[in-house]
Amino acid sequence: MDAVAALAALAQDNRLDVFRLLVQAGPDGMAAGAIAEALDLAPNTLTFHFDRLRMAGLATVRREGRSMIYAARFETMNALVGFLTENCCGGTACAPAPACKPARKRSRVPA
Amino acid sequence: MDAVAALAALAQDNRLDVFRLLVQAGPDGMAAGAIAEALDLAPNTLTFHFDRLRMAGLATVRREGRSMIYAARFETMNALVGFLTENCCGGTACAPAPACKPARKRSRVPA
DNA sequence: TCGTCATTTCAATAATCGTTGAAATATGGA
DNA sequence: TCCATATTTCAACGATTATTGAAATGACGA
Repeated sequence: MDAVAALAALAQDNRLDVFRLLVQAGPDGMAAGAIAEALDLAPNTLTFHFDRLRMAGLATVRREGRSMIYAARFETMNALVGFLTENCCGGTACAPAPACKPARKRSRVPA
Repeated sequence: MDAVAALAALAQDNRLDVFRLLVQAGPDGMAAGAIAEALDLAPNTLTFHFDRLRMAGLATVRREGRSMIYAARFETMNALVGFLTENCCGGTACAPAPACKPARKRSRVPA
């Protein structure tokens, strides 16, 4: 993982919003059009931001009919948080890195 | 804390290196000149990067004699990691955010 | 006061960024 | 096949970025 690339990908308002939406959408992802509508962004602008997220390893695409479905890559985000956690504590993690998983529909919430 | 500003501040090779060095240096900080030498960066370039880190709340300065001593602001880094942890897990933290503290000279390491 | 060390300020530059509008491409349905 | 939908590609633009060199500022010691 390239930490600087991942940080740069998230260091922009619209792109951070897009990624947050993707995280909320979970592993099934979300159609480009739906994201464009949710965030009120022009589709071509969105393509530009998707490219950045993908190049940083933070998102994937697949085609589904006419739609392009984008999904968050949680493992990359996980690695990024791990990197930052290690580097914010002087080279030694101050706590085990939290495991970031796709939001699951939890029927049972662990205490 | 402005997450985008903090992300942008760290999303650059030299600046990330500077911040990592500051984290290693701990709360006492490090003189600008020492950082310039350690990372082989021009002093004026460094001033530019320090400004970014400071504006993002990731560093502080104080004068000590002729030297300017820069230090990492751990609380901001902490908040950033917290923000990312929450946002990488679909709005709910998947684990308590790790407390990132200045590297301490630990005489006793907790089990 | 003078010189030197440590750092900042300023102006200039090339490179990258985010957005726009227009045109192209791909898919599915009538 | 023709049309509409969904998204991408492309060229252009102003804005921001990181770096450089030269000059300025501030602090200390002789």
